[in-house]
Amino acid sequence: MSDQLKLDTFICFAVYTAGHAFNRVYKPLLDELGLTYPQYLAMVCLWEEDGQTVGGLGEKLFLESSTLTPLLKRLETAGYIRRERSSKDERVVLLRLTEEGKRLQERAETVPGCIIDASGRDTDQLARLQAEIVALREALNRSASSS
Amino acid sequence: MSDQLKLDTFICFAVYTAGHAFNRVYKPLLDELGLTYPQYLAMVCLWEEDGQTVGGLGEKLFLESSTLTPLLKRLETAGYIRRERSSKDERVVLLRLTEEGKRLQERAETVPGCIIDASGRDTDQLARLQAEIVALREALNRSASSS
DNA sequence: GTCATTTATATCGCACACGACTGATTATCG
DNA sequence: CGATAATCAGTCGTGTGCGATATAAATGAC
Repeated sequence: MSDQLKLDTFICFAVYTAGHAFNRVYKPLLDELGLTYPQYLAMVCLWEEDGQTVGGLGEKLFLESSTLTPLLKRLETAGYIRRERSSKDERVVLLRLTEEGKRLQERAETVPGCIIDASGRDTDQLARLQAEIVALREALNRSASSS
Repeated sequence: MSDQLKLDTFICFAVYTAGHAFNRVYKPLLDELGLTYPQYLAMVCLWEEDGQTVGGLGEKLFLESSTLTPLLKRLETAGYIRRERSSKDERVVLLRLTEEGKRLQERAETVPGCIIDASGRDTDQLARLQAEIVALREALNRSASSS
């Protein structure tokens, strides 16, 4: 072990701390919208497709219902979504944007640009790095599910 | 917006979900050691340098004392470390590995190899990707601290 | 059609993670 | 030297995250 700390060579640690760093950059931007970072991700997902189920959202965000249910209740309390049981299948809860939730999308439009600026990289570099990280994630998920 | 979900192009989301994926791979390995993933990172840091302060550890892990203090108390309860006030500066708490904590390092030696295997990448690829993610983290941290 | 199984969401307990604040100690400056 | 500021760890409140479990509804086997 040289003078370089071993921890600083762990890719998992780089990913872990980069996640925290993203959070710190997002925080002041999302505070304006009254959202936390995971809540923002859920809203982005619903802006893309309204009327999703809890399970469907969980698959896209890689989150369990035990994480999503309280988060979605907070979004409902905040007035951004409604949660209603499906009449076709009473087990299913459908997530619908309120008018206020839809309006929030416009206020959130400037956020991605701020993040790109903060990254200090151009969109090509980011897209390439993003693809590599996704590929790594997929490999890890395959490994975790097979063991 | 094409058929590709916008969320799936966010690099922050890739990092966020890759972090979760790492956690899932680590979980069964760390369960054997009686550690959580953040506890493991703290132990790695202490194996590299015994006798660090809470603040020093926090700088390396990018964590606040409000996160570390409860985590370190759990490591102390588990018998892996001792927490003792410095006699030179009574404000400071020094973290020292117990004999059991030192022995744990040997049992943890197989962990990094398992993670590399699960990533499906060779060490050169990982080192390159790791460096890119660290550079991104540094850019984000600079941006967050300047604003 | 009834019972067992599966599915979808929710609940609970535990462990992060951070911001705001507190208390104790040390450093600094007039 | 003494008031003030800075530093360090800890506490508290809020919000994730997950595993284990619960509950209700739908499905399947017979």
